[in-house]
Amino acid sequence: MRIATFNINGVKARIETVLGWLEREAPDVAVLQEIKSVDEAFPRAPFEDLGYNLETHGQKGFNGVAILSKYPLEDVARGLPGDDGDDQARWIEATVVGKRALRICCLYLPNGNPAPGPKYDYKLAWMERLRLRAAALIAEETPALMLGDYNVIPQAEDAARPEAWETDALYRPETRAAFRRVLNLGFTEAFRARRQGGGHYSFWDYQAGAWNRNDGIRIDHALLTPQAADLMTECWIETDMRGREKPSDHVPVWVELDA
DNA sequence: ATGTCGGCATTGTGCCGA
Repeated sequence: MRIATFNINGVKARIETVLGWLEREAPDVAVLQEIKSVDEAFPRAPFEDLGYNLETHGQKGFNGVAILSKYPLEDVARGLPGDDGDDQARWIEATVVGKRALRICCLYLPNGNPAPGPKYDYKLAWMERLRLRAAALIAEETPALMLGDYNVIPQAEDAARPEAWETDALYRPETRAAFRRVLNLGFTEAFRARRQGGGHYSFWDYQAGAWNRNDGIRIDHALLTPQAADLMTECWIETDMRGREKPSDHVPVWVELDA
């Protein structure tokens, strides 16, 4: 089972890029962020024509998440629990039933800039709600994965120029501590379980020639419960997607499981 | 180097979010 997370930066703007990627790479499961579409306007047909079941949780203009799966999707839940007043579409989860059942959570964690300020407060509050949902997943003692755009640079080695991010909401000490509080519940950060050291990025800004200068950051992550980590055989970043035609500013991150 | 995009409100372009 190969699962990919990909912040596509708009399904309407990226439709050909994403469909070409799905056709070429054929992930069993793909979780998408920033679909920037309401559910009724999501172009379902071309995805279904490629053999994908599809569950979306969108809103107008911004945010929005989706799960695509070649296997049936069961017990779909939309929205991160813990704040009934939060109407931002940043969380969807479902069970994928292949050789065995996997709980798949797709998340688009708030950016939080400028920090400090109300947007940063929202980010930290969202991360505390994430911790509570994550603790419940750990308690279930079953294979579960939380994949997505975390908008968190975990360590200095995850940025080409860490000094440039020191006051940014993606790298502030409080952000990294909140990310560690989730990890420390017992999750495996899939990429770091397979690869050490710097120079591995998942996002390059459209501005200032960031891609050409390899001025990237690693902010798209997959966190696995112990039972999911037991099944993991590989994790990698599909870097070359950033150099293709009409790229997103993010690239896919892949997890392979013996499941 | 505040250097790029996508989407919205809106019909030409400025604003927001990233």
